[in-house]
Amino acid sequence: MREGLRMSNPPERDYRDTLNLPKTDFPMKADLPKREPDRVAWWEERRTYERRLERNARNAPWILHDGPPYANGELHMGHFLNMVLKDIFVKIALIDSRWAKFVPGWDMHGLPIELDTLKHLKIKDFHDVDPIEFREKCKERALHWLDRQRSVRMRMGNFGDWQHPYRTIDPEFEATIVETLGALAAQNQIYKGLRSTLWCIHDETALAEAEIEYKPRVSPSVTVRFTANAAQRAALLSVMVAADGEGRGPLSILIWTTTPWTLPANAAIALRPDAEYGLYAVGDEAVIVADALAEKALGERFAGAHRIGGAKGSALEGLAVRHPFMDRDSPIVLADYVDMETGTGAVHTAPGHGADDFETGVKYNLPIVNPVDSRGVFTSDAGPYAGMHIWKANPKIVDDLRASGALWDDADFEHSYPHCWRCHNPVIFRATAQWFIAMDQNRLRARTIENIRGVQWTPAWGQERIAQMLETHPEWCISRQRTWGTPIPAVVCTACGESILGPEIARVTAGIFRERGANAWWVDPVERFLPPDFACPKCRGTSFEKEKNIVDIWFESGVTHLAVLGKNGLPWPSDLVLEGGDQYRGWFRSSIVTATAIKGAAPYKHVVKNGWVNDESGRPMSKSLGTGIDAQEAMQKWGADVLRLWAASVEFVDDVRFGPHVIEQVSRVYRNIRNRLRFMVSNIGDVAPAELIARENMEPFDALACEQVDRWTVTVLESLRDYDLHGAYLEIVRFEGDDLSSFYFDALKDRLYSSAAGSSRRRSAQSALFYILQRVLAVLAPLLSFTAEEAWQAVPAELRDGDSVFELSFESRHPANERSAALWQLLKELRQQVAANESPRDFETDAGSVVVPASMLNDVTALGDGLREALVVSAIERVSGDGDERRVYLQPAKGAKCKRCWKYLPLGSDPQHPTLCAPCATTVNAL
RNA sequence: GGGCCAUUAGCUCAGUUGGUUAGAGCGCGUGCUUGAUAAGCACGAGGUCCCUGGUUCGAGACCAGGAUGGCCCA
Repeated sequence: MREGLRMSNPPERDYRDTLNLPKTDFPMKADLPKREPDRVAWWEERRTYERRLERNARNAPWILHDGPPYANGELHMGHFLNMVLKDIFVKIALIDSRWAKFVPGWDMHGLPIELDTLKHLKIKDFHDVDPIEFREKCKERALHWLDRQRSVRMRMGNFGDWQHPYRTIDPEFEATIVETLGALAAQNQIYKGLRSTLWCIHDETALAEAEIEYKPRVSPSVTVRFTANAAQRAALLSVMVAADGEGRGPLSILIWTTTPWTLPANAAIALRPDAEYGLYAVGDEAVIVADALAEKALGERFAGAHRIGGAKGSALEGLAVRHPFMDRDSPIVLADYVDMETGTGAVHTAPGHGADDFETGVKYNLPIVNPVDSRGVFTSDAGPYAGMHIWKANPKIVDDLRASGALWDDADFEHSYPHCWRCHNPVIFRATAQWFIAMDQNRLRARTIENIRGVQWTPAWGQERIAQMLETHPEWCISRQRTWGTPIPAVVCTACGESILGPEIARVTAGIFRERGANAWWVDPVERFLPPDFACPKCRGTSFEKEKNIVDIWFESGVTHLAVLGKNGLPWPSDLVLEGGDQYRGWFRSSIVTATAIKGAAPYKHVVKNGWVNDESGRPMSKSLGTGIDAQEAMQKWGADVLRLWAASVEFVDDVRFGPHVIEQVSRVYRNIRNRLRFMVSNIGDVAPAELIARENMEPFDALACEQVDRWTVTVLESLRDYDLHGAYLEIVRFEGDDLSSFYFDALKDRLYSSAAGSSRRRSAQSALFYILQRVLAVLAPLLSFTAEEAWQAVPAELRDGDSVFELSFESRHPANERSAALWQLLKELRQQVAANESPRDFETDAGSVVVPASMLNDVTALGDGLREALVVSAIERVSGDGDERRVYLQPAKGAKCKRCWKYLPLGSDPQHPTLCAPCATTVNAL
């Protein structure tokens, strides 16, 4: 039957091959992990970045100064986010025609690399290695990680001077460090002093606060009697009890500590001046504790206790009790930091073993007892415990206290305790001689805070945050007792023992380092580092020894702005720095302190902080939990561009989440963007440059679309220049979806496909598409660098102005006008009304009407056929109406569907093509 | 324990100075298209705006307290 039917009605001609359907090599499937590495090489070969820099060289520089990542270990997603954001902002400036030279850098010295190297070499103790040999090994190790990280950073698609990064181990850099120390010394800004410092007894070095991590630890918690002798007892009673308290047995102050090993160093008991202390009779003894804590501190025995007297802490100042096992008194002192939350309200004070304690010790002129050596072993100052390791002494001390009757109570106590960030062992406070930056000398702290006010901070609260850091933090300890670093060029007078760190020695040393690197400090005799005729300023001695301290790596990274900026065309200060929030206490701080001291100004104009990368449930990513993801791994799996889009899809200033589900979502957005690029590219493949139509000669609808892109570019650029990447992302997704894909592109298909290939109507559409493509690619290139370049390369070479997408610029030679925006908006609304009609198929709309405000009627009329196109209908019957509204009546779908263009029109005007409308017949006949 | 930050739809996020029925993209559902086709278009269903109080004619927004999570510090 069907066969017979077909015989009698010959098959209708299929006109598909007479249409101009999209054509391109730009694949729908991205295959990013496979394709991207080739593109990295392609950019390198063509020197794409360098060439654009050269082109921009006449314009003002815009410099993002790289905070150096640490050359140790693989880069994780936190690094990825930070580094890609940097790259995006550099590229925005680049396409904005600024001289945006990016010099990447690495932090190469420091304890973590030492430890990694020791592990690598299977060496237990760094004392066993020759320093020069060891330093060579550390250098190899650091360079290994630098190479590795550099290749990953390049794989991200990041632009920069990868062949000439700055490195803190470069002789020039080491010289800068030493020169800076000299300059600070010249200002009297550095001193050597005894300080209670965080000390790692495993690594045998002082640690910066930034090198500490807090972890839970179980410590012995003891409450100890410090008992008064007869005279002391009488004095205490006279203050605390109105009536005579004779005959009531021994009287003690109870102190509480979680570090029994610091008891040999006890020098005082601190009370809070404004707190009320009670004298409690318990059995046949009396004890003093803060009233607020009495119940907690006395425990079970509180029930049977009677309060027989009391006094404010301030009233007890200057009185004393006996140390429980050392042969000395422990005087009562006052301190505001004594809290009423834990313990007894009477704080065991050991100035050699705590920062607060140290301050109190200085204030009351207490002996700074430090009976612990660098390895954590008690010295002879520790009385009965000399020679014991502190952790072993802990239980012994508790046992002894129990035996002597001084122990009131003991228990295990879990608390958060500082640990060394690298070896993960618990650290201690230990008073040692260290070099410090004097924060209050020359008003350095105050001037730094003033400079902070002049910097722009994103988010804004960052300013308060860093100011707080500076206000509340103690002096900056810059010396470390390790090997892998830049030496502090200090010498010790062998005659009088004076430590000397002067500008002259620093100058000589810097000269030597600049030529031969810092190894010279270990190789050369001390005389080489001294200026001629140098004598000890204190005793005029002429014999010296080199000190063995190296400088804190936070100091090294704190002078990157001096080592890198202000030379090679790079201005000082930088326009932008961008790091994670941990750098408020790290690099943001160290940089502005050195800059204030040396230059008197902030080293950056704008500081942007990026958030932490957590996993999909909002928990920190952790290698040990298996939730940590390497940047390299992620790029192999999803491709750099999808991850770059992720960076824009989240609010990077806040903490962000990362994981497979989040990426799956971003991938879909990526595919949308990619397909829209593909649509444009695939429809302009047959245009010759001479056929491009200028804006003023375009179809009005096309010109109108171009104007929207111009306006959109301005909006997006505002966001981008504000570093509001996420805002730009939203704007990109919205515009591409709302204005381009579902409206303009959809409306344009009829003209692109069915009008004659070389007709001016079609060339107009193509010219608009090409213009839009360039504008969109200019905005996308910083973000989706790989995809933007790929799309640009799929455009016929004759059309392209430059070789690379990075030769495009943000243009604004067509200023936007609001009237055009209103017209565009109206068209979109009308289109929506049509699409919402009962018969939603393209061109098929039944008789109906849409409403045009009278005020817009002229604009709409001026569009000519553009109105019909925008509504995607077959024809528009007439325009009429009155008052404020005019109705545009749509053609009833009474014609037949043209076999070629699908519009509903009268068919068969050309007998040769009975199934075609008149325009299509003409077009086909002309082929 | 202290300081700071975050909390709006399943997910990622918008929500100007307090002002109608709280929005978008992705996902989901339904339909269309099969000439952007491992695409495109239309429509739709999803919300105790973390909780509790308070200020106000009116609170997602402002204030206080709390919860959860994060960063930094002790």
